Amino acid sequence: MVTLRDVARAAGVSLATASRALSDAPHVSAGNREHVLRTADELGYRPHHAARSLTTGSTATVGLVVPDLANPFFAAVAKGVQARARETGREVLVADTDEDATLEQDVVGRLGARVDGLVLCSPRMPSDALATHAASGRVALVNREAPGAPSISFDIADGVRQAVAHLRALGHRDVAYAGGPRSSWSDAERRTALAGVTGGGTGDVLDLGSFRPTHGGGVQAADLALAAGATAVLCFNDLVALGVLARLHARGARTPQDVSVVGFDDVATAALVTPALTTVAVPLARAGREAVDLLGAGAIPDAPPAHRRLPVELVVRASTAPAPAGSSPTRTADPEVVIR
Amino acid sequence: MVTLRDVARAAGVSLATASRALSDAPHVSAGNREHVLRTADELGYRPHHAARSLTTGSTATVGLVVPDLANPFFAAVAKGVQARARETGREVLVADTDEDATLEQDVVGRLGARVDGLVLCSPRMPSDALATHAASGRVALVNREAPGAPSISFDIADGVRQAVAHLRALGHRDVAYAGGPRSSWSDAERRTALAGVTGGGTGDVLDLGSFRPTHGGGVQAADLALAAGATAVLCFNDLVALGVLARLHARGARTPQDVSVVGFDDVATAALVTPALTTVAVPLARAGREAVDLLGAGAIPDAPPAHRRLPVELVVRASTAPAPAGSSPTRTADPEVVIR
DNA sequence: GAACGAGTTGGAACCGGTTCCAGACTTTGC
DNA sequence: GCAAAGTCTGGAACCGGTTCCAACTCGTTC
Repeated sequence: MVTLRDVARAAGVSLATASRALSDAPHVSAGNREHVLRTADELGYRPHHAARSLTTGSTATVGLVVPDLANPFFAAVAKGVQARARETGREVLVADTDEDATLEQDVVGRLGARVDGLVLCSPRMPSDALATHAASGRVALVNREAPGAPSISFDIADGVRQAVAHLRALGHRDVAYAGGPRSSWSDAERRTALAGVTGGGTGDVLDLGSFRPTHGGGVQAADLALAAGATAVLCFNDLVALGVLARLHARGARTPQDVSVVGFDDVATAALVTPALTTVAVPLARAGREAVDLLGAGAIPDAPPAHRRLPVELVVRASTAPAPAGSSPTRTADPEVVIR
Repeated sequence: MVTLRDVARAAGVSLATASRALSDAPHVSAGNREHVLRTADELGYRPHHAARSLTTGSTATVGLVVPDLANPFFAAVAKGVQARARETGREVLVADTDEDATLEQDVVGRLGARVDGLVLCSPRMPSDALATHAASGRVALVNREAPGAPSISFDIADGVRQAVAHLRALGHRDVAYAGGPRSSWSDAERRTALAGVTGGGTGDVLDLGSFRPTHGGGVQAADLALAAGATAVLCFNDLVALGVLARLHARGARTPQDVSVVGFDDVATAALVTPALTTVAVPLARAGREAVDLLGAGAIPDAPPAHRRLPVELVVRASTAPAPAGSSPTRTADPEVVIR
C-alpha cells in the first residue's frame, strides 16, 4: 500500500506539502502541486479514508435506514439517496430494519456514529424516540414528519383530493378506503385528508379498516369492499391495490367496469399489471435526493428544521372507469365506520 | 464527544487497560474489566470507528455494487447481503451503477478502498476488467462467474431444464425463448442450457432474439412469439415475462389457454399478477448472504476460488397449461434461428 | 529466602493523514 | 535600498484508538 509519505518522499517534498497539493489547498507552488499530483498518480496513491476521516472529523458518508429494501417504495428512495450522495462525493451506508422498530433504533445508533448524516425513510419508531435521535441535528426524514427534524414528505392531502375528485367525476358515490397500519404516519395523513375532502357534501368515504400494507391486505380488503357495495376502492398503497385487483378478479368482479381501483405511490409495477393501475404518483427518488441535501444544510444552528412537501400527481390508467349505471343509491354499510 | 481517554481517566486506569477491557482482550483483571465497562457505559462511550479502523486495518464494512437498486432482483440480493453483514457485525456500503459498466468500474475502485470486501452483483464490466479487480482477493461475485474470483451463482441449466420439461409435459412442441442482452453472462448460461436440453429429440426451442430485460422487451417479444406460432414462451426473466403477458392479453391471446408463459427469478410480483406467473425461483437473498460469507473466507491464499451454484426450483402457477389441441404441427419460423 | 513465572499494568510507538506554526524566501511599496 | 507584506515550505503536534514492550506485583517452588 502506498501512503502519502511515499508520495512525498518520491516527489522530494515534505509530508505537509504533499498533503496540501493533493487536497487542493493553497500555499503550494504550481510546480510542486503539479509534480506531487503526477507522482501520486504514477505510484497509484489512494488516500486512506479512515486516516483522513480521523483528522478531519468528516466521514464523507451518509447513512440510509429503510424498513425493507425489497419494497419498491424504499428501493426507489434509496436510489435517489445513492445518486445524490455520489454527485456530492459521498458514499451511502445502508441498513434494512426488517420493519422492526426496536431494531431500527439500534441501527440508527450504530450507523449514526459512522456517518455525517442519516436519512431515515418512513421510520417505524415512536415519535419520542425519533425526537431523541433528531436532537443530534444530523438526521433527515423521508415520508414522515416530526417536530425536531427536517423532512421531505409528500403532499398526501392533495393526492387524496385528486383521487377522490377523479372518482367522483366518474360518478362514484360509494367510495371505500382500504387503509394501512394504524401506527403508520402516512396512513394517518391519508385519513385526515379523507375526512377533510369528504366534507363537501358529496358524500363520505367508507372506511374498510386497517390492513397490512401488502398484497394480502388488499385481498382481505377487497371482500369487504364487495360486501359493502362499494363501486370504487382507494387503497393505502399500490401493493394493497394489487391485492384488491387480484381478489376482485378472482371473485368475478370486473375492473374497472364493476369496481374501480386507485392505488398510491405509483410503484414501477403499477403500470405493468392488467389492468394498469390508476394511482397517485409520488416523487420517490426526488425525495431521496432532497433528503441528502437537507443533511448538508446544518449550517444555521437552532434554525427551525425544514419540512418540505413534494407535489404528487394522479396518474389515470385503466383501473378506473365511470361507475356502473345501476349502482345502489343507498349505502349498505354501517355509518359508524365513516371517516370524519 | 467522549473518547477512550476520558473513560480511562474516569475509571482510573491507563489507556491500554481501558482499550483491552473494551475490546475483550486478555491481560485485564476481572475487576478492572468490569469497572471500565461500567464507566464506559455511564459516560456513553462510543468507539470512534475511523480511529479503530486506522490501527486495525479492518473497516468492518462490506461493499455492495449493483446495477440497479430498484430492480427487485438486486434488491432481494441486497437484503440478503445486508442481513448477513449485520449478523457478522459489519455494515454495508452500497452503490448503484445505473447499469453503466464504466461507472461500475469507477465505483468498484472507490468503494474498494473503503471496505474489507466487495460483493459484485451481476457486474456489467468485461471479463478482463473483472479479473483485474478480482486479483485483490477481496471480491465475491453474485450471478456471474469468472476465473479469478469466488462466486455465488444459480444452477441456471437445471432451471432451464425444469422449465422446458414442464412445457413439454404439457404437450408444447413450439416453445420459444425470449432472450436477454447478448452481453449478459446469465443469458449466455440460459442459451447454453437450452442448446443442451433440446438435443433430446423432442424438438428445438425457437430463439426469438435478444431483448432488453424489461417489460418493454417482453412486449416486443410477445409479438414475435405470436407471429412464430409459439404456444409457450420461456422468458429471460420475470420482467420480460410480465411484458409478454400484458402484450398477449392486449392482442387477445389468452394465457394460459392459448399461450403459456414461463418467467425466471421468481421476483415478488410474479406471484401477484393475474394470471400468476409460472417461473424458476432462484434463492436471491441466500445468494447475498453466502456472498458475504465468501468474503470472510480469504484464509487460504492461492487456493482456487470457490464457485458455488445454488439450486433453483420451478414454481408452477397459473400462466402455464396444456398446449391448445389444434396447435400447428409444423413450424413457421426460420430454422436458422434455432438455438444449438 | 531467593529465584521463577504467570498475570497485570502503563508508557509509548504507531496507523495515515491534516493543519498549526515558525522560518526562509520572494515580491512589493515607498 | 530597505522594511513590510506575502508566499512557500517543512517539522511537529494531533485525531482516537491498538498493541508492543518493559516493569511491576504476587504467589509458588525449590
